Parts: sequence; C-alpha cells; structure tokens
Amino acid sequence: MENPDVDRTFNLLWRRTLGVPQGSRGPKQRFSVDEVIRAGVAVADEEGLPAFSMRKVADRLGLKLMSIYTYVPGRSELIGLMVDEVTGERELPPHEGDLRRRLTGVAEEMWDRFHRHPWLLQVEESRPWIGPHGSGLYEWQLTAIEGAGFTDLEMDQVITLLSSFTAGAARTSIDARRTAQRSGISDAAWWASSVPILERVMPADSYPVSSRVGQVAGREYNAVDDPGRSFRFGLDRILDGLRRHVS
Amino acid sequence: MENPDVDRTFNLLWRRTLGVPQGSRGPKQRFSVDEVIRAGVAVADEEGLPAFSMRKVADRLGLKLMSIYTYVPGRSELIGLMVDEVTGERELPPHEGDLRRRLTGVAEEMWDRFHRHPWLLQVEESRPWIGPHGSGLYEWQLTAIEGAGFTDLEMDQVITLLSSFTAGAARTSIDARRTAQRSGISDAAWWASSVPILERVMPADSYPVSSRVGQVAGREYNAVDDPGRSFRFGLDRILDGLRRHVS
DNA sequence: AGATAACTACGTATGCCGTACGGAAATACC
DNA sequence: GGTATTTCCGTACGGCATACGTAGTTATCT
Repeated sequence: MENPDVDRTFNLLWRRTLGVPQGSRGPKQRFSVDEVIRAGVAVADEEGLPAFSMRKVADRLGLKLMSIYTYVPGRSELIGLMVDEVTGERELPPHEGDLRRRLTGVAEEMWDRFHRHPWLLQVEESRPWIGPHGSGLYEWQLTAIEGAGFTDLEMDQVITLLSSFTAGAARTSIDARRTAQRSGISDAAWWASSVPILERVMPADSYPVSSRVGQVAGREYNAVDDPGRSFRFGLDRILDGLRRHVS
Repeated sequence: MENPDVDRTFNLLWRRTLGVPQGSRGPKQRFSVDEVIRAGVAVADEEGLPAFSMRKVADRLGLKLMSIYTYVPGRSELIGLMVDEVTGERELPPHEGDLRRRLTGVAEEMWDRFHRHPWLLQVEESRPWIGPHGSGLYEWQLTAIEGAGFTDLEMDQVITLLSSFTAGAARTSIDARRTAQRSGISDAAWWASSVPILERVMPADSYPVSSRVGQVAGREYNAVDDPGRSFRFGLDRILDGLRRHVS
C-alpha cells in the first residue's frame, strides 16, 4: 500500500540513511548521495529543468545511466532532493528592524534564490517533498512576522502573498534573461525587429493606450534594469497594504 | 536573415493569410487553421502542456503527424496561436465603478482564464507572440486604470503587479487541483499519510511556529476553499496599497 | 576455505517526443 | 496535355525515463 519510494525519499531528504540498503555486503557505492545531488544541481543550473536528464547527471559523474537509480528512486525524487539542497545553501540571517524591513528580507531571499537557481521556478510545486531546509525556511519566514499583529491563518496568507508575487516577478525577470542569452538577441533588438512586422499586420490606432504606455515603459526599461524595478514597485505597494492591515 | 517562420506566424496570428502558400494550385487543405488551433486547445485542456504533442493534435483531426506542419510552422508557434485564441474567447466587459472594482475585475479575468486553461501557466512567456487578442487584453487592462492617478510607467507596473500575483496564486490553486485529480488522493489524505513518516524522520519541536500556524491553516483550509481564499486576501492587501499610492 | 546472500553497475528494450527530408498524389494554370 | 505547385504522409534520427535481467564484486556465514 505504502509506496516504498516515498519512505526512501524521506530518508534521503532527512539523511536518516544514505539510501535503502541496510546490509553491507556488495561493493561500496562510488559516490555519496550528496555528490549525486550536487551533480544534478550543476546540470540544472547550466541547462534548466527541461534539458535536465538522468543521462546528463550520470555522464557528469562518470557513471552510466542506470547506475543513478541505485542512488535515487527516479528523476522527480532527485529534483525534490535538489530543491531542498539549494534551499539550504545560504544561511538565513536573523530578522531585524520593523515589519517592513523584515518582510523585505523575506521577499529578497526568495528573489535571490530564484535568480541563483532559475530552474526552481520550473518545478511543479504542489505537494513538495518536505525536507529539512524547506521546513527551516518556512519557519524562518513565519518568525519574521510573529507578533506583528496577524492571526495564525493570516501569517500563512501573508507568506503566500509574498511568495506568489515574488515568484511571478522573478519568473518574468528570469525568462527575459534566459531568452536573451539563448537567442543571442537582446530585448531591444527583438522588439526593433518585430515593430516593422507588427506595423504591417496590426490595424493602426487600435490600441491607443497601450501604444502610449508601451512607449514610455519601453524607453524607461531599456535605460534601467526593468524587472527588478517592477519587483520593487510591487513589493512596496504590498507592504503598504499589509501595514494598513495590522494597524 | 529574417526568419520566414516569424513572418508566417504573425500572418497566422493576425489572420492576414491562412498560411504561407500564395498560389492556389495543389489540393485544398482539409481543415482551417482555426480547426487546428482548436484541436490543440482541446488536447492541452485535457492533458496539459507537457503531454501536449503534435501527434495528438494530428490524431484528433484524423491527419497524420507530418501534415500538421503544412498548417503551422511547429509546436511552439502553434502554442502561441493557442494562447491568443483562448485569450480572446470571452468578451471583456466594460469597466465600471471605482478603482478597486475595476482592478478586481482585471485580476478576476486572469484568475478565471488560468482556471479555464491551466496550461497557460506552463507556457514560457518571455517574448510572447503578439496577437490581436493579447493586444486587446492589454489595452483593456490599461483602460481600467486610465485616469486613476498613475503615471504611464506606473500603469504598466500596476498591471504587472496584478499579473505576477494572480499568476502565482492561480498556479498554486491549479497545481493542487491537478495533483489531486491525477493521483486520486486528496490533499487531506496525502497529508495524513505523510504525517507519520515526518514524525519519524523530523526532529521533534524544531519548528514551533510552523507547527502552530500549519495546524490552524490546515484546519481552516480543509473546511473552506483554500487557494481562492488566499487569492482574495492577497488581492485585498494589494488594492489597499494601490489606493494609498494614488491618494 | 568455500558457499551464499546482498549489492553495484550496467546492457537492452519499450514507448514516447519534435522535426528534417523526400516522394506520391492531387489540383490548377499555361 | 503538360507542368508547376501544394498537400499529405512514410521513414528516419536522436533524444527522453525507466522496467527488467545479468554479471561481477564483496562481506558474511558455514
């Protein structure tokens, strides 16, 4: 009834045993589970989740494909281990200052983590594997707003609000960066090449407000760093709204 | 230099010609591009983007695989056409009431659209194919806040803020629904089966705040509809923050 | 010492995927 | 009637996850 892979993966996450084997008869494993996880993180960092494959993890370690399955139950479990691994790679600083500063710290930790490991945004997150670092992060996030005047239910909702917004904003930022790198074409160049086609194909003057706003936004954004600016604008509005709620 | 597929796709999006062919010599196509797009939408609705394949679109129409490529240049272009298609499937109502009501309408349109077509959240969105319905939607969103006291740049940032948050919240909601359906295991049942394993594996009392908040959140969420409730909580806070900003 | 059980590493096979290429049949124009 | 054009499709290639069976290595037990 119980799926043995589930037990095995929880044991791996919490480092209770190094895998399923108990006896010590056969040959020793050539690597540690941590080395497999780190190899996986390296592949995902370099190529993104869609291109992440068990073959590439094996190649990186000098193993053949099927040997990986003696370390971890499968691809999705390995990804769960990788998520918990990078969630814990930076120490979480103690909270300081007022509610605004604390929440800014929480949001920025997420923003930075997504930018360090863009593939985190490509992981299907419902029913995450609950590991030590994920649990520690949630605890750290909640202590940031403990005693600030929210009910227990609201505390969860506040973290969810920050997570949803930050993930969305980071996704925009990261997709733009990735597309520019992969295609070798900057946003400005891409837009410049699209304009003539659009002018030929779009009915003129059908979108008056968009045209005006788009021009201003385009000018401003090319000058400065755009998605980061939108992130800070949105975060400021959210923090204003939250302050109003507790007072 | 110019990619001919780009031209062809813009023509398809804006329905300037029905494809690349100009002369009218050979046999007629058995279907219209719209039928191909609708078949694609049906497949994606039923199975999600990862399982969406050109083979399945072909099967649904009674065509063989390679014939699809006479209608659309490739998989990613077809997805671009599908996105614009479903973006325009509902008429956008005129804006009414104060800023709060207007912005609520904008956010709810997105929320509903994501729930009608969950695969929209799985499309890589940077440099979207700009089609008539996408353009119309952006125009409609901007007119909702035209004259409310935002600068042109801020108007774009406000829509971005709502989009980021709504997409994030909808993703949580949809992932949960999909996982429950696919696995046949409800969130409550999954949690119940995880608790004993976690208790064995987790150091006790290491996460005091999470435990307390998690218990309350779990109880409340199982009773009511959870992700929708978090969405409304977050949206209310954001709207409070935006009202403060314009006044 | 020899047998045996346990374990690692891996070869092979299955069934998916997108799409490049080329050929056969159908159609419309000269 | 011939020819250019277009649709439809068969085949092939290189990729993917992973199920299954096997060879070889090692620690333990007899």
